[in-house]
Amino acid sequence: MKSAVQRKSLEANALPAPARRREALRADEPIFDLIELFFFAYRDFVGDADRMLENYEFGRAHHRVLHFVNRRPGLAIAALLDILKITKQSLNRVLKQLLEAGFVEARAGFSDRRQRLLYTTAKGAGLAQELAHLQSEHFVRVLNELPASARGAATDFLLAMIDAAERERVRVPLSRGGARMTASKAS
Amino acid sequence: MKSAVQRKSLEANALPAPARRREALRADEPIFDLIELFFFAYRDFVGDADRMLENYEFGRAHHRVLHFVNRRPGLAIAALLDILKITKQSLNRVLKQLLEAGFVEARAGFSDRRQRLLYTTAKGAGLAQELAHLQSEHFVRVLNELPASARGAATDFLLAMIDAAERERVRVPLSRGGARMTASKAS
DNA sequence: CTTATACGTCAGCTATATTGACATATTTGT
DNA sequence: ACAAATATGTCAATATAGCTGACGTATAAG
Repeated sequence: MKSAVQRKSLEANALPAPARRREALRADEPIFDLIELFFFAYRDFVGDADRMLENYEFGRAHHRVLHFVNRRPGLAIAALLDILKITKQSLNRVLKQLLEAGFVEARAGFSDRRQRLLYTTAKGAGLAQELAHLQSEHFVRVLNELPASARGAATDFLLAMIDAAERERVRVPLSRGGARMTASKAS
Repeated sequence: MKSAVQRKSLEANALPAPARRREALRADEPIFDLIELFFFAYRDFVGDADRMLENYEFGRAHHRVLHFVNRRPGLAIAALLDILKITKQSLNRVLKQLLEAGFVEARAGFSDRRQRLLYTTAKGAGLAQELAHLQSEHFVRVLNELPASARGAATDFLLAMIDAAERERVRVPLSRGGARMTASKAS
């Protein structure tokens, strides 16, 4: 079924191995397959969550906020803006809704009380978890139909696709990450 | 650098090989790394083109239309809608602008004159090419910092991420695909 | 000759983002 | 103590990209 397409790509890949040193790839001819696959893959990937979010009257923007707040408890507004790369006015609309609906809560920073550190509530964490689970299932389905090396390869590929300057920030400040955000400016 | 993330994923992946039959991966714990990497990677990938499009006063929507029309000369409206998964009203706004600005042109179908078959003009093809080249350079940069197998792996991964029902359609009707209506000129 | 199809268009609505200006609380530097 | 910088909130206007619904027109097909 899908093997046709897959086979094609695999063949294309199996080019004269030695010819590929460091000048392996030139951009003389556009890499249309990857361009289009990336578009379709992303669209279908976010589609899953989009459909679930409709039940809560939330959109993709809410999802992103909820996700990152959940992953980085104690995240400050400025840090969130920096991750999302949107303006505070844009953020405020969706954040306000999440706060009012009780999915996220804000506490004043301890060392700097101007800050509003964000945390998911139990309810918010639940939804974030549901969404992450849904998207994880998508990945699991995908990875299970690919060789075992696929996960590492996908991780490496996606990481390399991220602007070099951003890759640092991507490495999630797990657990107590956000709290020390106070010093974010300092570093 | 990236090894932290990478190592983690590779280890997780290196589970008792035999245990990975069909139950290889469970979704008990969300695959946060891939979820976030995919988000950031897509954002940075489309960012390149977005910046170039500003010079033409076009947005991402114009890009998509231009791209697919360029790739599938002779594409009919209905087929384009099916690819983009938007409504005709949404399409019409951007398509009209592309037509008026002379980047795309429409000719009546020969066998069915109700259809408007879309083609890029020389100007449109030029811009499409520029954009594709820009995005290809992104991929080339990425693939050149990864092992040779990365391209095949990325292709397979992205293809698998696409909804199964869609994968067929994705296999680009290259060259004479839907456009073998080359006769369009003739008749 | 009626119905179905391919497409265009008007009108109004929503979600997500933008810029610019201004307000308020708090921290910091002198 | 005070001025300036900072973190955040908010009001207003605007743009883009999508949506639904309703209706019109040309062409194809039964």
